Amino acid sequence: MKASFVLWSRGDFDVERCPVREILSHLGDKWTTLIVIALAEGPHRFNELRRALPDISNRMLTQTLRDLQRDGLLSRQVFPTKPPSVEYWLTPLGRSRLDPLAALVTWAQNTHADVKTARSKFDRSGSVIANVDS
Amino acid sequence: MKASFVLWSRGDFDVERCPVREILSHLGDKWTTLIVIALAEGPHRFNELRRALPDISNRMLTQTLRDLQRDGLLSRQVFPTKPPSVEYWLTPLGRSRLDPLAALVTWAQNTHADVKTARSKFDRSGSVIANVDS
DNA sequence: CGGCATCCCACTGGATACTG
DNA sequence: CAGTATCCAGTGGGATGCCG
Repeated sequence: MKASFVLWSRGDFDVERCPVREILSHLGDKWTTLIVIALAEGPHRFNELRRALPDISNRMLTQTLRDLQRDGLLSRQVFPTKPPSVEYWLTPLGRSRLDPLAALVTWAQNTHADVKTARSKFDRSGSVIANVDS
Repeated sequence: MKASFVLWSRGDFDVERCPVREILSHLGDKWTTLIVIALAEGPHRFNELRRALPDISNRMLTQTLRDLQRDGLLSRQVFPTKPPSVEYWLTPLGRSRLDPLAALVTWAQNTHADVKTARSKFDRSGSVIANVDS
């Protein structure tokens, strides 16, 4: 199968408003995707997410959640209990991102071994750049 | 359909050697994915790629290409002509990444409008943070 | 508990100039 | 043509502390 990509380099192209770059920059956000996946199983509260992502900072969790909400991928609801609690969950739009994401994750897991092999082979053969004593 | 993700937060987990984070960090590389897509149609030479990606810097193209080669996603061959020419093309492994990628790109294009709508709605309603004069 | 504000450092990656 | 080397700015994002 040959997936045809009509992106840039196909005549008309504006670097800025390119949906593909848009999405790629978000995927590269380091946290965006992980949060979406974390919410795949169901709604979660702020601190639940924080525990799910052991090494995320407070700042980044807040910010990424707001960005995702802004893009309509997740919803947020505040329960005025004491102390207050807030729930986040994926919207239909957000859930629709799970499938392509799952494909990618699956690919990553399937090919992980191959990549590791290729990598060590590459390192052993060519680049003897390291190990130069001073 | 419920794509089950067994990633972190599932008992055993080492933040570092997590294949998913691996791949995500590469996707976020800003150039990696674009280069892979650019090579989808077939082999390309260094400067051809540079023209295909209008705003990539010399440095980044070189570096990203080497990383991709290192991971076994693409091959490189030098033709000792004068002046020399070098060709890059996807390996089977590299081509195998195209399918999940295509799914994601398709998703991005399909939902782009929705996201834009959600975004402007979000901006209009809540955050009246801007427009504060001094 | 669920944030927001501030500070600050590390790294990403762009520009430029030089080589085989 | 196909890179490499160096320099440097911008910013992503961590740590910390405060507030409703």
